[in-house]
This record gives sequence, structure tokens and C-alpha cells, in this order.
Amino acid sequence: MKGRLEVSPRERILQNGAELFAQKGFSAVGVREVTDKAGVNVSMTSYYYGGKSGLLKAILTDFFKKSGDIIKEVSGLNISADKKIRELVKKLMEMMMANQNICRVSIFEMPFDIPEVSEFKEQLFKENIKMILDIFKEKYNIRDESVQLIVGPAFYNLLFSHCFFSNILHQDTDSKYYKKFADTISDLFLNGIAGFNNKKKIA
Amino acid sequence: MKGRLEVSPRERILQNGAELFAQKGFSAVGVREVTDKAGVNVSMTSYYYGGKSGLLKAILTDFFKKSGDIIKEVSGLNISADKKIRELVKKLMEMMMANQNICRVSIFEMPFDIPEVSEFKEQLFKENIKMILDIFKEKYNIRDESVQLIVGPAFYNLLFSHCFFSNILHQDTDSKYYKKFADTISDLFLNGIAGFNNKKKIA
Amino acid sequence: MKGRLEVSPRERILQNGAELFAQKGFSAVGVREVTDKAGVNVSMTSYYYGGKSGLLKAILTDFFKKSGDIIKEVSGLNISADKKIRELVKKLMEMMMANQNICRVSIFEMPFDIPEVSEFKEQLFKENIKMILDIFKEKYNIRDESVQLIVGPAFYNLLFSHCFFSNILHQDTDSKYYKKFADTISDLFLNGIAGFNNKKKIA
Amino acid sequence: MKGRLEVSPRERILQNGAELFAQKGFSAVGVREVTDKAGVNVSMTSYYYGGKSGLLKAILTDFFKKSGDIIKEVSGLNISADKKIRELVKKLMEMMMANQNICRVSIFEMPFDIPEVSEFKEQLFKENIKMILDIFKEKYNIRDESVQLIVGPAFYNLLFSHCFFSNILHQDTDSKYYKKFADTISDLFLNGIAGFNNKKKIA
DNA sequence: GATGAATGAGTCTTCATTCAT
DNA sequence: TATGAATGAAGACTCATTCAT
Repeated sequence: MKGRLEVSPRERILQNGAELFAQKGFSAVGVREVTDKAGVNVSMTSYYYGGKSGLLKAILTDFFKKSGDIIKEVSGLNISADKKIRELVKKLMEMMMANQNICRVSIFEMPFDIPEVSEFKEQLFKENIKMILDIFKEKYNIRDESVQLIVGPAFYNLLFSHCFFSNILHQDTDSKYYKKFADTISDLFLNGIAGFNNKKKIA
Repeated sequence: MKGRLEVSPRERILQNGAELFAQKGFSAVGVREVTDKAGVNVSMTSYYYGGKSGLLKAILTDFFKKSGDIIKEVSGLNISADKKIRELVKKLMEMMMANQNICRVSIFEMPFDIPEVSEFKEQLFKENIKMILDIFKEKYNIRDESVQLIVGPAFYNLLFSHCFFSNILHQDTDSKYYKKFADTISDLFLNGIAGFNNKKKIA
Repeated sequence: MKGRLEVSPRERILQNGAELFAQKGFSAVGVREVTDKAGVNVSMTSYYYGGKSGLLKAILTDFFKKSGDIIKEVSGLNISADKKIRELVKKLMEMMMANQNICRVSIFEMPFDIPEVSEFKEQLFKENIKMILDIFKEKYNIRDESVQLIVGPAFYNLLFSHCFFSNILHQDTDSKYYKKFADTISDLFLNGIAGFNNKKKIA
Repeated sequence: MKGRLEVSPRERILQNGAELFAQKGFSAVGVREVTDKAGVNVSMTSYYYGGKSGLLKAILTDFFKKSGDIIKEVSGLNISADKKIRELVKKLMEMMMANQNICRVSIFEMPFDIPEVSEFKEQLFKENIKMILDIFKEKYNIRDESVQLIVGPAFYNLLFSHCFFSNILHQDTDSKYYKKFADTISDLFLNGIAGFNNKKKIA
């Protein structure tokens, strides 16, 4: 009899896969490495996810579902756009803190050699970006489309810059750090974007 | 007969390698693919660069040399810190525009499965970040170290967010776009960082 | 509720197995493919037939039983040897028409990698050939054993040449075709074998 | 320095592949088994033939080239059609004796699970059959197309019935056997086909 | 300097089968 | 009787690298 805390093989593969992919990069990790770590048979990756790329798709799906839900939730709040952005940053940072591996993999893996997965990610990503831009537009007057194409991604990138550099800089990422990070990014972005409406340019 | 414009086999490998790595990711590209494209023999990669990872190291070296030179140059200018930042963004963008493949590869490839290259990149990257932070400190009062660890990378990330998303969003990246991008990022960042010194918070 | 026309799972596996084996070859078909097509659980192949090779043995048994019965029946008829041969060809063709998949599989699969099945088929096959040769010997004087070893198989092969080529030539195989085929083969063979007793050689 | 009798790795793979495929069937043989027997590295199969199916295609090409050359040569002879047929049988049997493995593989392997190879064989096969039928038509009056579709293949099948049964019957196949076989088949076929022109039917 | 045949380790995936339910 | 999750072995193939020429 399996105990209550027992995690299913399917889930173990996803979690361990995300962890290894986050550490070493998708294509540098073998399925055998993942399943060994998960304590299941090699063939279970194909059995459950239809293969290594299917596992990556499952990870991406998980991430974009989680972040999409947050964006939608924040969108629906009855608060100012600025507050929404702060709230969005905070909630996304919390989610990232709780799902570091899945997030890092979803953000950084660009499997251009697997078109199917590549297009899949592209689609999910664009949906996310669009929803975020909709929040910005509630208050800020971002007419120029080319700016939109810069500001939206820039925001997204700021958010995840932590992921980007924690890999390289090996910073400690406790909950206090995440909070500080969220605040700083919100300040930086809100002040930055506010400046667009000012006449006088800095420098 | 080799003309004046003839590029050496060694250089052809690097350029074609950077192009393919940028398109498909380092580990998704085989040396054979690179050398075929470059029109040289397979074994020349090992011959010139000591192997595939050696080629990546050479690309990284090239990029960090180029960006380091720009940072140093701008650092030495006798202008305000704000203007230095604008100049830095402008110059780096120009460099990226001229060396898209090498830049993208250098920024996005995280070869954690090859510790030697991974550490190599980490070292070069940290040197760059440090030099940039020194410019910020000239004027802005960024006391809190954890903020430093956020703002520096955030700036770096903003700069390269273009790379990140051009892969996914397939934007046109002509020289006009680059200029607009540089301006927007400079505005965003300078306004954002200026806000840190303001008492009143937005939102 | 199972109706009268319902076919048992066991039989469904055999029929669908024969069909797929006939189309794609024994080793190119997986048990999962067979059971999916049959609408039963994967493990039923092992359950009913003791495994994939057991299923093949069952198909072979079915075929050699059917053809053996025909040969015995024709042998016992009180007609001339020539007529027996015509009748044999006709009856076998009818049986093949009604059991195309089982016949094709039984004739063409040579599972040398599964000695048990290979020997099983060899034994059944030799019994068939022997019974056919006995019919020939009733009238024709085929003394030379090496000729026996040629003529018997040649007859058998002529009979099944239709199977052999229908795979490649994609002929229509309606009942009219089968009748024409049976007649032609009978003519060819009876004329051919009759010639053995003639002195003068053709050509 | 390699001796004069040394066979190239490429050729060793083909010969040993043909031998193993002939014995155990194409899909029952692993590439590793072939290359081990050939004394070369596993990857050479892909290197030279582009994979296991490429090796099969090479074997087929070899066979159909050899048999096609013979058919063309005999076609061009200035002798009666009957003599051409006898000569054809004799020459093909000689070729088969000298290339037993390649012939058996080419005749019996029907790789329907590899459409590319399947179609490749189909095309080569049809070309062969067509050339043979042209010889028949020189003298014999085979008007009915459906008979053509039977007689041509039947001849082909008679020829190769030896292959078919030597697998099962384990006959000795020395040069004396081959000669006897060629004679018997020629007699059988020429008498059989001659009978088509006779009014009276046997039986 | 440059070639390309050859290597061997490693990859993902598929398969028939089993066992607890 | 029937299920389907799980197994372990084996499959073909790719890759970076080397070495004799």
C-alpha cells in the first residue's frame, strides 16, 4: 500500500525533469538521467509524455497555465493599473519562488531544434504577453506599436531577469530576496514607464 | 586563387558556428553541420578550436571582448553618468546589430553541461556587470547591495531583452528598430532608476 | 449486451493480427497495435496465446489445418489424378480467397529468429507437401527424387504466386480473378508436367 | 598496407548483412549483429548506407542490377524465344548460385513497414517482370492481359521457388542441383506454356 | 595545412511481457 | 476474465573526435 505522501511516477518524472533541465539545460540532460533520479523506468517518459519533448511540453504547459491564471486573476481586480502591476509582480514572484525549476526551464529553453515544441511555446508566450500589455494599456498611453513591442517584453524580461542571473551569479534566493526583488522591479518599471509621459528627458 | 576578401577557414567556422548556434541552440547543432556550412573539413573544428566547446568559448571571448571594450570606452568619457548610460546603450545596441549571432549565442547559451565553458562565461560576465555597475555608482546612490545585484543585471537584461524576444516574436530588426529600442530602454531605465531617489512611491 | 454475431476477444485478436501481419509483416507489427485494433487489452495476447509468437503459431495452425483438410479431401476423391490436381487448385484458391490474411501470413512469414515457430511451420509445411506429392505420384512417373523436390514445391509456389505478387502488383483479387488464376495455373502445371513424359524437348 | 584480397568495410557490411538477412529475415537482424560479423563499427552502417534500410536498398539494387543485366543480355541474343527462356533460366540460376544471400533477401523481403524501400523494390521488380514478359511475347500469343499478369509472375516465382523452399527444406544447393533445377523448371514452364496453344485440355 | 574514413560512447525510443488489482 | 501501469531489454541512430595519409 502506498502512503498518502507518495507522488505518482508521472509527477516525479516532471519534477525531476524540470530540476535537471533547469540545472543543465534541456538538451544536456538524458531521459535516463531524469528517470533514474525519479526512481522509475526509462520508458515511462515515453509512456506518460510521449517522449522527451513531450515532457518539456508538459513543463511549459504547467508554467504558462500558472502564470496565465495569475495574470487573469490580477486583471480582474478592481484596483488601479499601477497597483495591478505591483500585484502582478508580487504574485508572479511568489509563483516563481514556489516553482523555480519549472519557471526557469519554461523561460529559458528555446527548443528551436524541435519545431513542434518551439511553436507551442511561442503561442503560449504570446498569449501571456498580450494579457500583460492589456493591463498596461488600462492606464498608460502607449500609442506607438513599436514601443509596445519593446515595453511588454521588457517588463517580462525584468521579471525573469532574476532567473537569468541566478544561474550565473548563484545568488541566494530566499523569500526575503524575492520580496526585495519584486519591490525593486516594480519601482524600476513603474517609475520608468511613468517617465514616458513626462516632457523632459533625463540626460 | 584566394582574393583579398577571402575569409580564413578558422574565421568561417566561427561565423557559421555562431549563426547556427544562434538559430538552433548550441547543443542542437553538430560540428559537421557547422563545417559543411563553412565549406571546410569536419575535423577542422578540433584542429582550430580544440573541439566544439572550444568554438563556443571563442565566440564568448569575442563577444565579451567587444562589449567590454565598449564599456571601458564609455566609462572613460568625460560626460555625465546619465549620458554615459545613454551612450552605453546606444553603442552596445550598435555592436549587437553588427554581431547578432555572436551576441545571441553569448547571451543565451548556458552550457552547464560543460563546466569549463560555464565557468569561463561566468567570469567574463561578472567582469562586464561590475564595470557597468561602476558607471551607475558614479551618480546614483545605490547603497543596498541586494539592489545592486538586481539593478545591474536588470539593466543588462533590458538591453538584451531584444535578443530574447526577437527569437520568439520574429520582429524586424532593422537599424531604425535598434535606434528606437535603444532610446526606449534608456528612457525606461533612467526614469526608473531616477525614481529610486524619490520619496513618494508610485501606486 | 453481446449479440449473437459478437466475435470473441480471442478470435478478434487472431483475425486482426492476421490482417496486420499480412499487411506489414509479422515483426513490423506490435502486439499493442493488434490489440488496439481488436479492441481488447494489450495483455490479452499473452493471456490467450502466450505471447506474440503464440499468436503466429495459432495463425499457422489454422492455415495448415485448412489446407491439409482440403488436400486430404481431394486425395480421397474417386477421380483421375489430373482432375484431382485441378480440384485441388480450385479448392485451395477458394480457401485462400476466403482467408487471405491467414494464408498470406502463413506462406510468407519465416520467423527464423523464433526457432520454435520456425520448426513448427517447417513440420506442418512438409506434411502438406508430402500429401500433394502423393497425388502427383498416382499417375505421373516422377522417379528422380531431386525432381520431386523441385516439382512439389514448384506446384505449391505456383499456387501461392498470387499472394506473392498481389502484394507488389496490387491486382484486384475478386472471385473472377481467382477463378481465372486457378484455371491458368492448372493448365500451366498440367501441361508442364505432362511434358516430362514426352521424349522431345521444347527448344 | 592492406593486402589485395582485403575487402572494404563497405562491402563487408553488405555481404554480411545479406547473409544475416537471408538467414533470419531483415527485421530480425540488428545492425550491431551485422557490423560485428563484418568486423566494423556499428555506426558504419549509417555512414555508408544511411541506416539499416539503406543497406537493404543497396542489396536490392545489387540484385535487380544483376538480374536486369542478364535479362537484357538474353533478350538481345539472336535465338528462338524458347531458347531464350532456357538461357534465361540457366543464367539466372547461375547468378543466384553465386549470390544466394543477396538474391534470397531481394526476393523475399517485403518491407511494407518502410514505404520508401517498399516502393523502391516495387519499381525495380516491375521493370524486371516487364522485360521478361517481352521475351514471352516474342513467340507466344498471350493475348489476355489477366493471363499475362499470371504467367509472368508465375515464371518468376518458379524460378525463385528454390529460394523459397531451401529456407524450409534445407536442401543441398550445389552446382549440380542448380543445373537440374534450371532444366526442370525450363521443361515445366515451356511445356506448360506451350499447352496454352493446344485445343484439348488435360483432365 | 587539410582530408575523410573510422571509432565508440551515448542518445531516445519501442517492444513484448508481467503483475497487482 | 480483464485491466493498465510498469518493467527491462534491445533497437537504430547521431555525434564529437581521432588518426593515418
